[in-house]
Amino acid sequence: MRHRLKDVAERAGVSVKTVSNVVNGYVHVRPDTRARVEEAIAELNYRPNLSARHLRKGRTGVIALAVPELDIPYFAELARYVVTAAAAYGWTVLIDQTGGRREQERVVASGITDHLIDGLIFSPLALTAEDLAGLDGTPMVLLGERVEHGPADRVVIDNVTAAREITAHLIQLGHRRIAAIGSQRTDEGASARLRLAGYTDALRAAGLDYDETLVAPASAWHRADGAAAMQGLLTSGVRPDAVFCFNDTLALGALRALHEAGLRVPEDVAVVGFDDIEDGRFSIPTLSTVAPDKERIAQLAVELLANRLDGDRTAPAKEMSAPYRLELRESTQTP
Amino acid sequence: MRHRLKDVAERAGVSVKTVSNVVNGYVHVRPDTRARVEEAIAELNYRPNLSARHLRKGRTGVIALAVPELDIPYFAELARYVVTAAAAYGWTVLIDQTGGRREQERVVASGITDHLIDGLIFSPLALTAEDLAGLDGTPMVLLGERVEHGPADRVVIDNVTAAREITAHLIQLGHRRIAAIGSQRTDEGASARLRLAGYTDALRAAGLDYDETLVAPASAWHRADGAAAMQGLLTSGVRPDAVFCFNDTLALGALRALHEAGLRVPEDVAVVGFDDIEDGRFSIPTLSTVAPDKERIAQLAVELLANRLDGDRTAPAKEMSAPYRLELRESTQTP
DNA sequence: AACGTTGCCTACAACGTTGTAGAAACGATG
DNA sequence: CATCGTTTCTACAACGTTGTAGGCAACGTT
Repeated sequence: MRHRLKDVAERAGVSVKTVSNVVNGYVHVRPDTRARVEEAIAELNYRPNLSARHLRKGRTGVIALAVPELDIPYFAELARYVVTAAAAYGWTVLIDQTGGRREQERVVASGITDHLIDGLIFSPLALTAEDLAGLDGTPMVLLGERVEHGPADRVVIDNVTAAREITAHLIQLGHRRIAAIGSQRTDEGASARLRLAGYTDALRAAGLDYDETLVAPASAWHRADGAAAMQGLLTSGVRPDAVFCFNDTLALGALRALHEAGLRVPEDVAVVGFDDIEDGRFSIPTLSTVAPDKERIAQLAVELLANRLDGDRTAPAKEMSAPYRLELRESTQTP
Repeated sequence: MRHRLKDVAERAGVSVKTVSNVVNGYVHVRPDTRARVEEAIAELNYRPNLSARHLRKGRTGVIALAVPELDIPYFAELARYVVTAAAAYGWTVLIDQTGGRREQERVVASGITDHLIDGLIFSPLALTAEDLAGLDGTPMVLLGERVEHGPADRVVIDNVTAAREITAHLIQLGHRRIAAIGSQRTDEGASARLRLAGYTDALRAAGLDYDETLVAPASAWHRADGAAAMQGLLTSGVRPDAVFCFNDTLALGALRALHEAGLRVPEDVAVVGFDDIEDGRFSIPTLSTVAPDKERIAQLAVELLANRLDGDRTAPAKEMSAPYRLELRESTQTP
């Protein structure tokens, strides 16, 4: 039922290689020969066998995207843009979930890597630079700040500045007791560390004291963690007049907890998040947030990978920065 | 840098095939030979070339999941479960976005299919049974009701009954003017048609009139469409006391529109959705909804695919039904 | 007329793997 | 000791593709 070059060749009365040449757009084929071959291809509904092609050429046309979890809206939205950007290069995207677990991330970084894909776009949570050292060959682009000091190309946004700006926005609105939700002690919290740094920068610049009781940790950054952290802050008696959540799902959880506590947003407590996920544009109230340009992040990642594939694989790692902007919505409005 | 069976064989002093036998767990290999080979494999950090293996065996160990959009929470959550379920079979999942466009869906159904993947789990929006007829070979499992009359295995939930039950819940709470958001005229709206049927069933069973002005169409089922449809209902002067949205994102948009119109949920208008996405568990108010068992759907789909791969490919198409339950939350509570 | 150039095409080998067939070594059996 | 079956291993071919080398016309140039 499935046909090979050989079948097409026999039907068109040419050699196998000539059919291959037609399929690959090689120039020196007489128009009538080309037409005959194309006709045979159409009649047999021939499709190249990608595995065989890859075996021969050393390229699969498939890249992988590895993210912690697909049902975290930020990663889902990012995945969408990566798939779209990759399509422009004729690539298919294979998506892997690591669960943010180091073991699984190592498997992805080394295992999947082999022979099945041309390159990897990787958003690690737990991986260390050592895990990546000594990986043989497959080009990789890292997303985010987890792994530093360039074992591979990387796309980042300026987390510190972005966090400082959104905190400064709260200060400028007159808030003075600004809580932060999402801090992490472990090494894994690279984004948390940078966003916390931006937060303290902004406080310092405004002459406000850093109050440790206002900073709530959150091991994961899901809605439930945000709700729990907010409840914790409220019951512990510290009374913030604003909250900077280190991502949007935390913020949506915090909104929920504030609602349950009978506090109004933004009148009693202002809330900001980070990531600009779709939910935050329709939540009640809508959520002010830092909006990284996810489409650009995806484009840059795919571009870096393309350059690495076609160009010098031993060139020093490049780091590209994607833009962001502040999206100010109801959760920080003073009505 | 990258090694082949041949390299391992030379190092271990055996034939290539013996190494292959060790790698594949063939029984008749002397323990000391096996040990020598395994040592060589470890030393060289050998990994099989999957393309070559596939070329030889006709299997890739990769299945594809094709969904309309990844950043629709329902599909993202589903994708997560599919990836997990597939991992249990040792499969990697390649994810494709079709955008719900028929042309792209046809490409996925016929093109991707060829040689790169062993099977396909497909959630089509626009595809017709004719598009699928005459596809050569690659086993496929369809999700949802879009394509009927079995050209392929299928996993569904009982949309009509589920819709009837959630509507009956609204009626039982005392609501009488129940709107529906998400109807679709085009052929593409198979789910819409079935959910609408459940809705009218429930009305009829309760002796309520079907009022066409209470049924709002929505071409796509995003938050923005739900908000627009709700606004449309409100400004057109029909005053529903409850709304059944055909999915959760529509419902979240409707919640937002009701909020902007100054109406309280559930006091003034009760709202229910369909899908049980994570957002609805933290929205304000939390959303009552039909919760399909997504994990089970994913498992059934992967299982059907596995059976099809190992078993009779010409056996008649099977249809499996996944369970669901009603999740009753704040948006329908009478406080 | 001899020669090089170009256009078009073919034959062959190779990519790395595994199935098949069968050889060699070994122990058990008559 | 001859025979047989089992275990262990090897040589070879094949999966479908493309790169390389080369052949044969047709053409223009010396």
